[in-house]
Amino acid sequence: MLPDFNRLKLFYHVYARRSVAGAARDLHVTQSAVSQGLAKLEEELETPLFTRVHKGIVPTPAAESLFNMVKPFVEELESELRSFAASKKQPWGVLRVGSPRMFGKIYMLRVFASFREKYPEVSFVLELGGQEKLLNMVRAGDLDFTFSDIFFAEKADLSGLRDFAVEPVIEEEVILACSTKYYEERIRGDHSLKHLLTLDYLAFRPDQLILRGWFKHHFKRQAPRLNISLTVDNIQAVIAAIDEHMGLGVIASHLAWEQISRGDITAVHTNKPPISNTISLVQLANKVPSLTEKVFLRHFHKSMAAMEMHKDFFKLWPQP
DNA sequence: TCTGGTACGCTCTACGACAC
DNA sequence: GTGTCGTAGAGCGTACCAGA
Repeated sequence: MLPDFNRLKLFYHVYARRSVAGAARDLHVTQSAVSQGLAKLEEELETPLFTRVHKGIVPTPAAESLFNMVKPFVEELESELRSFAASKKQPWGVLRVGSPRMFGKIYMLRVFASFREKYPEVSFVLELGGQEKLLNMVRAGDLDFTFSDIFFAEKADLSGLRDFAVEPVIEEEVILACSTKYYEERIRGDHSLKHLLTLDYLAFRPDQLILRGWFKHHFKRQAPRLNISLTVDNIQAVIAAIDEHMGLGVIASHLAWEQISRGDITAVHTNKPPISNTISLVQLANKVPSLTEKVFLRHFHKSMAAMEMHKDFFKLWPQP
């Protein structure tokens, strides 16, 4: 069985100081307490650790062996505990963050990089994935928080969000878009439902939830069967397929801001305002955020606000 | 929840050994 | 003789646990 840790700590100081009295001073206890504790450790280990000589103690080979075992552990523990104290004064440690794939690739890496320029003691673990996976990881304590794309939230089962504090961060504009070439050849300004239903579509996932949501929002009705030219499982592939003139896809406009700005991609508008989608910060409801988390989230808001080229494509929620 | 027994760790004190 | 270092034992406070 493992000896009492307090006695191992006591032994560590006695060995390091080669003195019972010295260890007692280090540990702020009486010399007698150290002497007795040492004797009990020797009794537990059934091995003498020191030879008592006049005005001192001499470690036995067993003591040297034990010290070599205990030393790295004690020193690492002391170092980690000092880091705990330091983390209360400035950001430090590993921050584990979840994010939707595209959002993470485009924005989070930039935010991480600029944060590390200011706080090199902080490193990151970035988990990219879908809402359900990321929320489960937050719930299990595997992520400190996640950014969650609660797309068409009214369709999703939100009962699982009870355990979380959800704070809107970004409002993004969701558009139906195609390449300008496809638009000029196939659409030519005819945005009627009848005409749109004759075109080719790029589905994000087989359930076509986002595409159907777009039709429901703009035409107040479910779209009948769409002509799906491609089904993929990520928005990046939808944008790539748009670039290849394969048809129309529903995307967040800021994710294709370069192509839209250059005129390579064109949005299909109706007389209804565009759909807006909220990306939220999600963390456990009762969690007390660390200093590192607080400073990072302030930095995140500042960094996002500073991304000038994206400002026409999403709205940043005010920081609470 | 309260109470009493037990174990443990601590301080206090006494004491031995020995160098200066 | 004094100071320093160590051990031993008594007594006290506290934590823990079982039982009422």
